[in-house]
Amino acid sequence: MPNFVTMNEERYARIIGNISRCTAMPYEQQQKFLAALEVKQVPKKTQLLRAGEVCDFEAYVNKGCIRSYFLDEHGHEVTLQFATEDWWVSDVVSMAEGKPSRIFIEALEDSELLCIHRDKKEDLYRDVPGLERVFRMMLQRNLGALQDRLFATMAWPAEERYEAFLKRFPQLPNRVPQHMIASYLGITAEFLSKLRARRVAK
Amino acid sequence: MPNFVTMNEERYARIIGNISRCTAMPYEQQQKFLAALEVKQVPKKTQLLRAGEVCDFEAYVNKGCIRSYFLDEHGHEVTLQFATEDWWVSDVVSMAEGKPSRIFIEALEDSELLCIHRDKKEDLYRDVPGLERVFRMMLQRNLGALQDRLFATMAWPAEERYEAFLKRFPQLPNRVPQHMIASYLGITAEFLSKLRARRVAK
DNA sequence: AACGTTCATTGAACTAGGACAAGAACCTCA
DNA sequence: TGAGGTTCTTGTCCTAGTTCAATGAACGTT
Repeated sequence: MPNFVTMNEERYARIIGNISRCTAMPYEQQQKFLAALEVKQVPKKTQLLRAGEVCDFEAYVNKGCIRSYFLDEHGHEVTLQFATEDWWVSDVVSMAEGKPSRIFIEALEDSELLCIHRDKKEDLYRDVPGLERVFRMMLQRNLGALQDRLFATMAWPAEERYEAFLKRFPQLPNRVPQHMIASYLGITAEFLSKLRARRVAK
Repeated sequence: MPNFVTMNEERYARIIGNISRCTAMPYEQQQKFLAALEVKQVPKKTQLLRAGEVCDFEAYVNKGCIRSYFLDEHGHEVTLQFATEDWWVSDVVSMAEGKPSRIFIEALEDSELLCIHRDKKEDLYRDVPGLERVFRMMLQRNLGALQDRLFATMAWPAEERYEAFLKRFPQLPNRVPQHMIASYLGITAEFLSKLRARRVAK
């Protein structure tokens, strides 16, 4: 399978690898795709999206760590996703349908993103026919992961969810604060702390 | 927008309406799509998919009611979806990647389904270019709904989840047993019964 | 060096929801 | 008609996880 990259090799190598797993793409289509991306350097704590706004981007994380989360009526955070290198982050529904989003997206570290903007997305689908398939497959994987998570949330006790989280994302606890992991697991920061104490005791 | 249907009008009218919301489709493509569908009549209690099997269909519900669910380690059911008229049901990940499924799919009523089979799906994507878009949009909506549900499950108490369920699917309680609704809400059948008693008291 | 801020831990009191058991009200099918 | 499976309810006891403090550690910032 051919895998040409130009336009600053090291910056685009990762994302080309990422989309090539879905479909082979001729050179000039690849270039059109890369040309549509905006490289964005964002410092830690940047808010990329706030609830109520329409999401106007899909961002591929080249470097750094991004988090998306909801806010419940008591102001408590529910973390939806941690996106590190090679992940995509966005509110796809808001982006696709132009509806106001319910989620927040923020940088947990200084990050480098490759962004597709809302107003270029339809043109891209037209000019790069393979892209429709790429995004369909991304959505499929996403859906599967979310289904597994819903199932775990409903059927497993907190401790097993935490074990599974550590196994699947062993490096994340070094990069993100613990109370955010708690909010990803659907428990309070205090209770996660107690869980951990119990684990060490055993 | 043209909206031609042949091949037995009343049977295919609904599904054409369903996919036409995503993309306009020339007549001969529409016919290719309809020709690929298998009409399937299934009696109540038919198991369409069991965990461990690879899902080989995507089914559009023309009439009836289908349920998909997981089984946890204690043998308790967790309902993922109720699909009534005009909904799609499948395990898209298993279907797309050929992996064994973790979900069960069964008919709750005598139902009429329009099925796309796994071995015809790739051909369809090639012969009916608009279809990639249709399924991408279906996945998007699906993902949005699942996100909302995960959020509700994590952030709302059972009673509010039940209220929201009744508001969104007012007709379902007449069609499906209550303990399945409980397993959709992530609570026990007993507790749902107590919730209802409490509601009536007020 | 000193400051506010964010983070993690621990404990005590509390509650939403589960497990179990028993009975009542049903369908359904012979 | 009756028998046996579902389905729904109600009560009692129990536990996983929350809430609300209070305390310290770690950190950025000036």
